[in-house]
This record gives sequence, structure tokens and C-alpha cells, in this order.
Amino acid sequence: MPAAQSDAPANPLALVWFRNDLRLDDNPALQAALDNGYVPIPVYIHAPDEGGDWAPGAASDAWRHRSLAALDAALRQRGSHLRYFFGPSLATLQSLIATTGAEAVFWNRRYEPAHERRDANVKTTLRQQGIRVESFNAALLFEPWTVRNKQGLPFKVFTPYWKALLSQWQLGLCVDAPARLPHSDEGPAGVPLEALKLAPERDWDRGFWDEWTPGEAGAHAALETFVDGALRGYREQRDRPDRIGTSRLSPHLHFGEIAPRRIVSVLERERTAGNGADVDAYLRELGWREFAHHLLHHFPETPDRNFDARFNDFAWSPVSAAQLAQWQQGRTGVPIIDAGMRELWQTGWMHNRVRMIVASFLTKHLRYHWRHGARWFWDTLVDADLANNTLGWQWVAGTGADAAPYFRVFNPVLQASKFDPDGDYIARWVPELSGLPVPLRFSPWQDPAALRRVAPDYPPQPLVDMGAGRDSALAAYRKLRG
DNA sequence: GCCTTTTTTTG
DNA sequence: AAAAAAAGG
Repeated sequence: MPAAQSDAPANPLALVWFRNDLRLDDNPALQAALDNGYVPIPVYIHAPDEGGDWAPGAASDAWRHRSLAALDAALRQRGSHLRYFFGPSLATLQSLIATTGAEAVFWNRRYEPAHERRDANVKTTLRQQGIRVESFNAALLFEPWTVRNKQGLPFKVFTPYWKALLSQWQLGLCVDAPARLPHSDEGPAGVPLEALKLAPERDWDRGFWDEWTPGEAGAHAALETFVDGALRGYREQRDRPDRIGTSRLSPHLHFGEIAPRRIVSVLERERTAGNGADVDAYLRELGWREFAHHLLHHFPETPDRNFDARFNDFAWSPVSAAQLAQWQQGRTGVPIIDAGMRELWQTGWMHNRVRMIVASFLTKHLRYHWRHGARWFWDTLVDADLANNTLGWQWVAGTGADAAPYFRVFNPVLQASKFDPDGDYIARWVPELSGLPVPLRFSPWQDPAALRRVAPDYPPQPLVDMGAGRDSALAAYRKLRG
């Protein structure tokens, strides 16, 4: 190399701050760095306490560990790599700017209230220091503040919200992952991924990885599996926990391993005369995800407070730690509930239909405040997502926006017979009941002798009598209105 | 995106 | 007599 070359101005550096956008495909922050002629320095900053009361749970950490490793591997294939640091985020970015000489910072937005506040502060502070800072939308089809009703207010009901989305449906083109990435070794190397201690010390997550492959490649493989399999018939099969009837994309979406816009573009490409209704049904589910983020942005207190303030006076039952543990561990004596809770514990995921059933049981039959369920899901779900989790629990509990009315009580026996008609889901997750014939498998307490013979360790009676639980929930609700 | 009970319709 | 629809929580 001629010496003169070193005097030529090198390409300026930009920090690309990865958060819940752990992908290279259609990543606007990364792309903006490249398009503006910067050499991107990909960084991940571990700062769980910046999530406020909603620091990531254990299952989420286990997933993130693997997803970060996958992102780093993908970056390395392209000549770059991911650098890991400990927070606080602002101080870490400032120090990186000082040591690398980076002139810009790019990131993709998050919508959790604590993160929105933090990001706003980071942006203002760095800009005051003369740094170029830009944020982008990588996680949503539409930014929450761009969807308004006729009065200019945020929507509170899903159907009109969804109609508004459809009427303004205009998605930009996806940008493919760059084939090569310029690279700089300027500045500190950071710490090894293992230092972040995201992976469990004890391998309680062993059962997760038969079911899931975190990371961008796993996300695209899951999408392909969905398109080749469950998409056809999705509209009807998506409610069947005994089948692979859903996309199983939720954790990949949460971590931003795949863009919703990419999913839409693939589904539209795959749309045929035969599967149009199925594609539309899936898009509607993506719509619920959008709605959840819309609500969280506009009503940031809802992870901890009832959306419907009338419920602030509701007579929730005092929590019995023992009963709550029975629900958590899948030992309520109600098979469909126990199957769901055990699926969650063993795989970090639960079928959506079953989420509604176990949530209804906790908030109606046990009449426990939805927060107890939301917290448990938060810790155990690999797809734990503040927007979706909050909407889901407040929806079932009847306290939310466009929620199921409180008097809508799911009957777990009826739900099981409707959506797991052969009892296969129950048999898989509560195998000790597989020796019972099917109608009995939904309500084994109805034949105590058979239950004792087949599964002597299974609770002989449900935690709550179905009829009594329903009635007392309805009575508490009546008092609220009265 | 429900359940139960009551009422009406259908075979 | 059973199934479907309606009503109301």
C-alpha cells in the first residue's frame, strides 16, 4: 500500500444499535448507515433494567442469547461482527462515539413505554453533542401514531382500526440483506456474548430447542414451513392446538428476526385463488399485533393498569400462592388448562386458543387479577411481548380496549371438546391422562374411579368447581355494575 | 374470539 | 324431539 493512501479520508463510521431487530434482511437502520456511506459498527448493549418494571424474562433471555449468536454469525459471513457491551445505553453509546470516532448512530424503534422514553433521551442528548442520530421503523407495518380515527384520536376498537389500516394499506418495498458489509476495528471489542449471562445456567430450556431455532435463518425457515403447510386451511385450523395450525412466528417477530413487511410480501406472492381467505385471516392476526402496539404507544400505562378504569374497584380474589402455583405448574385438575401450562413451561410457548382458555380460568374462575397471569407469561414465554401480552390479558379479563365483556367466561371442558376434539393435545402435554377415553379426558373428575386407576397422582377434583367459579365471577361483575 | 337458558323452527 | 336462533349475562 502506498503511504499516501493512509492520508485519504476513511469512510466515516456509524454505530448501528441493534435491539429487537436482530436481522440483516430489510433492516432500515443498517441500510441507512450503508446508504449514507458509513461503515457500520454493529453493537448490542445489555441494559435489562432500562425496561423498567418489565425487564426481559428468563425465557426471553434464553432466546435472545441464541438470536444474538445467530446475528453475529450472519454478520461475520459478510465480513463484519457484533460487539456486545453492558449498559447504561446512553453512556455506552457516548463512550463508543468517543473511542471509535463514529459520527452517527442509527437504530430501529421500540414501542415499550420505558424504551420510548429512554430512546427519546438518547436521541436528544446525542444530537446536542452534534452526533447524527436517526431511528427507523423495522417492527411494524404502520407506526402507531400514523393511524387515527376521524376525530384524530387513536382507535380503541379493533374492527374500525383494521378497516382504517386496510384503507391506507401502502407498504414500501423490502430491502434484501447486504451481501457484504464494510468493517472497522476502531474502538473497543466489547465483551463476549457469554458475559451477558443470557443463557440459563441450568439447562431448563432444553425442551425449547427441539421446537425453535432462534435467529433470522430460523425465522425464514419457520415462514417457509408455514407457507408450505399450515397456511392452507389457516382460517379454520388456527384454533386447533392439536394441529400445527398456526404460523409459529411470534418469537421471531418479537425479536425482529423477520420483518412483518417481509411476511406480508411473501404471503402476497403466495396468494392463490384457493388460499385467499387464509392469507386474509393471517393478515388480520398481524393486524391484532399492530393494534396491540398502537394501544401500548397511546396508552402506555396499560401494562400495569386497567384500560377500563371501572375495573379499578373490581373484587379480585386475594391470591393464594399455592393455588397460583397449581395454575403455573399445570396441576389444576382441569386437563386443557394443565396441558397449556405445561406446554408453556416445557417449550416457552402456548397455542393462542389455549392462552385464552387458561387466562379466562385464572381471571374468571379463580378471579385473580390479570396481572398475575401477565407476569407469569412474561417470564415463561419466548415470545413475551409487552404490547401483545398486555392486550391479550386485558382482552380476556374484560378490562381492556375492545375486550371480551367480562361475562364471557370460557368453559374449559367445552373449549377442549371443541378445539381438541380427539384429546390429542391433552394427551401430549398431560400424558398421564392418555389412558382415559375421550369425553372423560376433558373432565376426568366425572369418573373418580377411572381417574384414580389411570392417573393416581393427577388432582382428583378441579381447583375450582366449573359452575361455581363461573357463577361467582358473574356475581362479582354484577356488583361492579350495580 | 363465550356460555347458558329460553324461544322458535324444523323434520 | 332435536336443531337453530335469540336473548341476556
